[in-house]
Amino acid sequence: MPVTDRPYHHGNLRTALLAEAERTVRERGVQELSLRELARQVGVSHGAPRRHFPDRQALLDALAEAGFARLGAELRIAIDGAGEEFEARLHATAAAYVRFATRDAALLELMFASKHGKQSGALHEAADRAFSVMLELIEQGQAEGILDHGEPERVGLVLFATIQGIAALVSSGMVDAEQLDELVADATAHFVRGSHAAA
Amino acid sequence: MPVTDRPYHHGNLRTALLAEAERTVRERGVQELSLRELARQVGVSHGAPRRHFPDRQALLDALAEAGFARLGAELRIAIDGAGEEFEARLHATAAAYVRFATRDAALLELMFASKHGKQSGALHEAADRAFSVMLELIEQGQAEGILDHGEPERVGLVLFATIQGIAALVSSGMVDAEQLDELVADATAHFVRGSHAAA
DNA sequence: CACCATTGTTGCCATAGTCTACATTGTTGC
DNA sequence: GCAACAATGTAGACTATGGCAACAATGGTG
Repeated sequence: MPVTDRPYHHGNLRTALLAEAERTVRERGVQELSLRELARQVGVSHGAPRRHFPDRQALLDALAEAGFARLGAELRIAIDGAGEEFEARLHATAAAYVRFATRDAALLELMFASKHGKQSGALHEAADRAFSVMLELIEQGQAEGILDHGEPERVGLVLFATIQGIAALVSSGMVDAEQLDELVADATAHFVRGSHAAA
Repeated sequence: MPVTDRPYHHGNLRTALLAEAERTVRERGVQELSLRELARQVGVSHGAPRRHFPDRQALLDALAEAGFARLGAELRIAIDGAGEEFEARLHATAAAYVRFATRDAALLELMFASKHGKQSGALHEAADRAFSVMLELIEQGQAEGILDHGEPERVGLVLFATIQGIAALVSSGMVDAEQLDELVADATAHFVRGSHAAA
């Protein structure tokens, strides 16, 4: 037998594939992601990934799900490290989101792709968990009387849309990275002003 | 010679390819767009498109450029048909943008893709022309004292980000089409409130 | 220890994108 | 007119990919 240091069974191929795939997506985009090249990089044959991901889309779905988990974790860290004050928390959360979006633009695009047909159950749950951070934030703002009352989901959508839009503008190159912080500050301030219990 | 009703030269292959490509993108997404299938649908050999688009990305760039032109035209029509009042114009423009975004989600994604390396000159010009509608809108709002003064670009970015974010939310399926109108109305109202010359 | 599910491997096929050589048509200068 | 040349289309080759099926190795379980 050839002197392969690798055993027949990889041990945790699925995890290795996801890690390598995430790296490739970040560095070269989704289009460049190839199942076969992935297999080569990890050191298995081209058919091996099929045991863990029936087809390419299944891998992309798994990547998106993992992306939501990481996004949620980063948002949680940001909000927890921003003290108790609402506006500081709001700004920290928005900044963390945009940071994720610029660092992993291709991954975010994947997460928002509408291609997730079928068993998107797990994916939706992951997304909901990630966005629960924002919902709690909205509820805090309402409790403190800084934000208008109403369904948190409805208020949150406008906020979320704005942040997501900023991320899109930056990662598409329509806005320079230098204007980023300024834009985030503008948008959050704008949001608070527009939400302040009017009337 | 075989009885081909088509002459050797197509006449306007480039236009035909773009039209068919746009249809395919709308109906089946960017991933499904194949140069060879496109050639078959139009009735030319698989090598013919190469004369007009050096590679696949060139076709996508051209699609994006055409998309900006059409988006600009639709925004212009919307704003011109909304009377003179600022808020009506604002709402009409936002609605038109979101309508475009939902009808041609894949095309919009293409337009915002960061892949447009190199000669993106023509593309950027097309984008600027499309967004000039929004800039004029901002300027009107400022002239009428409804919006805060300041660089129109800066104010406009927040508005544009919000609208773009709404479009992303809807076309990703995170927001139902039914909530769409409500969300657009919320967002535009929110924007005006937040921009109203504070202090 | 025999049986079976899991996980990898290898080979095959259809299709895609890209490149090169060649064919046809349109145009332009003489 | 027409000869040279540019523009446009065709045909074939090459490589790579995704997906499938048959087979091999491993690990767990009765």
